[in-house]
This record gives sequence, structure tokens and C-alpha cells, in this order.
Amino acid sequence: MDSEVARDRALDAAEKLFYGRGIHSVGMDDIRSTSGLSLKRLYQLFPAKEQLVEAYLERRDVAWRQRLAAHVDRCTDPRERILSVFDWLRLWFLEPDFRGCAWINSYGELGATSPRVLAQVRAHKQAFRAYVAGLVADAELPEPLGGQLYLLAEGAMVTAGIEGSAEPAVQAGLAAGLLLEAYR
Amino acid sequence: MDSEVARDRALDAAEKLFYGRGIHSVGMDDIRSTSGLSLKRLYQLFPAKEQLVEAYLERRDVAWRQRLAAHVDRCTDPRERILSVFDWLRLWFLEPDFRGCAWINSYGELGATSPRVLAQVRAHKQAFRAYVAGLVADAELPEPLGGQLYLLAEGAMVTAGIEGSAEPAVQAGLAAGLLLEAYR
DNA sequence: CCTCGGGGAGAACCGGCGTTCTCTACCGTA
DNA sequence: TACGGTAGAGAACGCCGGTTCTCCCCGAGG
Repeated sequence: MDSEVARDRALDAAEKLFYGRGIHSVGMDDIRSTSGLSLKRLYQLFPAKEQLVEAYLERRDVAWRQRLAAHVDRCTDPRERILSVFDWLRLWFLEPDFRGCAWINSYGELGATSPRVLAQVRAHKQAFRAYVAGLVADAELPEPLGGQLYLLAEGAMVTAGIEGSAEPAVQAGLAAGLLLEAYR
Repeated sequence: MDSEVARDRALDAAEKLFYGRGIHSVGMDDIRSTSGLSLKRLYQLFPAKEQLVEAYLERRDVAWRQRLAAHVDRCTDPRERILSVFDWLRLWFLEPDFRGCAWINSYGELGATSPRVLAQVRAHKQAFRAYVAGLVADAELPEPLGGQLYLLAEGAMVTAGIEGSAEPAVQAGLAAGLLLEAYR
């Protein structure tokens, strides 16, 4: 089997299991049986579990931000683009296997013990915040709004995960609309 | 030694270690050496680690909400009381051992595997949200504002933990002020 | 046909940790 | 002094899970 394909299968299994059940509750044997790869192959691709974890977070980071951007790009009006972020959050929250933000969860699990995971969490969040700030700048709105909308989005993610509901995205979207008005 | 005192020492150690390093990275031996209790005594008080975790979250829940309420009660004006929530968050974030919200972190670590911890996280967050909603009702402001302020606070907690900064409390407080104006 | 390298299956190893057990010291009491 | 009960220190046990090793098959090349 091609090495690329094997890597994808390993990462598919890792994403499904790590995101769904948490990282430390998933063993390499679980990754093996879900991916269909042998342990030997797995350890050829990722010499240790931590590297599999890092690769999982990295691949998901790229995919997550691409999906968000693709949704936002369906709008052209700068204000609509801002509000469509919360629209997309709602769609994400509604996915059946949604279980909160993978990076916030990883921070809770490994933030205190794995500097590399902590760095990835920070990088992901900074990228998201920069993206929101870019949308705000495109709409020629004042800069502090970016951070405030970012906090609303983070609060919605955390709450949607804990409560298992998509409602926080709606609430956050309403608040975002009010803030846009306030800064008009 | 009095059983009450021993229980307090165990919970002091549990809180310091579980909150500071995460739950699964702390062993019962760490609890023993930090608390100064013998393993035998520890297991008399808490028959299993999970019960120590639950007691830790429960005690911290009571203390956290008391501290918040005590700060808010220093104001009488209903609007100031609302904004003082974010004021208190900033003070909390500035504490030297601050490492994010204990319940959000616990959700990341155990939310998928421990129904009892998940229930405690939900109960704590519901209590906090109800508290904020009560402040909003006291100020005779419309009900949706409560959920929006709650999301801002959650976003600030998560971001302050990940970034290691108290700034999110200020940003969230500014956004809260704008929302108060918007609903005036 | 023989050989040899790579890969798969799963056992084996080993350290960590939750939990229990053993041994000993100590203290109050007859 | 003898004794029973309690508590502490820490070894022991058992399981789990990350990592490595063994054994076997198979396919390519001579």
C-alpha cells in the first residue's frame, strides 16, 4: 500500500478516535484496529504517539480553517462575511459527531504537560483570531471588534460542546450583529 | 488527626495538582506526598480517585461562585454589577497559578469518558449562566442579553487560559458594555 | 527453485499507576 | 507489663498501554 494512503488512514483513525473520545483514552491498538494498519506500519509513519497527535491536530487545523473560509467566501458583503462565521459555527455544531473544539479539548488534556501541543493550540487560535480580524478590517470596522467577535465565537464553541447544542451559535451571532451596529 | 482536617488536606492537594497539571497526569502518590496523608487514609476518605476528582470539582464550584458573588456584591447599581463580573474575571486571570477554567479543562480531559464529571461540568456552567441571567433580570434588561454575556465570559476564560493573559477579560468587558448600551 | 527483504499479526516487554496488603510503631488500657 | 486496635510507610499486585520483538508469509529477483 502506498505510504500516502497509509498515512491518510492513520490520520483518519486518529482524528475520529482522538476527537471523539479524547487523546489519552485512545490506545495505539485502537488506532491500529480502526485504521487497519499494523502496529509496525503505524510506528514507521509516526515513531511515537505524540507525533501522531501532532499530525492529527495539524491536519485538522488546515481542514477546519479551509471549511470556514469556504463558507465565508460564499458572501461578498463585508458585514455578511463576518456574520457568516457564526452561521458556519452553527452548521459545525449540528454535525452528529460534534464534541466541542478539538484544540480547546486538547488544551484541557495536554496543555499542562505537552509544550508542543500547547504551541499548536495557540497557533490555531491565533490563526482563527487573525482571520476574524481580517474580516473586520475588510469591513473597515475598528480593530477592537475583532477580538470581541473572537471571544464570542470561542464562548459559543465551548458552550456548544459542553451542552451539546447548536443554540450558542445563534446567540453569539445575535450578539455579533449588535456589536456591528454599535460600531457602525 | 481529625477527619475533617484530613479531608481538607486531601482536597487542597487535589485542587492544586489536578488544576495545575491536569487530572490524569497526577497519580495518587502525588496526592499523598503533597497532602502528607498516607495512602491508607486517602482511600478511607475517598474510595477511588474518581471520587476525589468529583469532590475537588464540587468544592471548587462552591468556592468559585462564592468568590464571584462576593465581588459582584461590592456594587449595588444593577449595571455595574453586571460589568463587575468581567472585572472579577480579570482579577482571577491575573492569579499566578491561573490555568484556565477547571471545568472546561475537565471537560476536555474527561467529558467523553466520565458521565459524572460531564454532569458536574454542565451543572457548574448552568449555575454560572443562571447567575448572569439573574444579574440581567435585576437590571431589567431583556433576557437574551444573559446568554450573550455568558458566552463572552466563557470565551474570555478559554482564551485567557490558552494565551496566559488577562487581556480577554478587558475585551469581553468592553463588549459587554456595548451590549448593555445596545439593549438600553 | 532458492533466497532474501519487507510487511502483517500479535505476543512480549516494560514502565506507570490505581489499589491493596504487610509490617511495624505507637498509644490507651487492664 | 501484656495487649488490642489504629495509623503510617512503603512494598506488592494487577492491569493498562506504548513500544519492540518474533515469527511467518509472500513476492521479487537471480
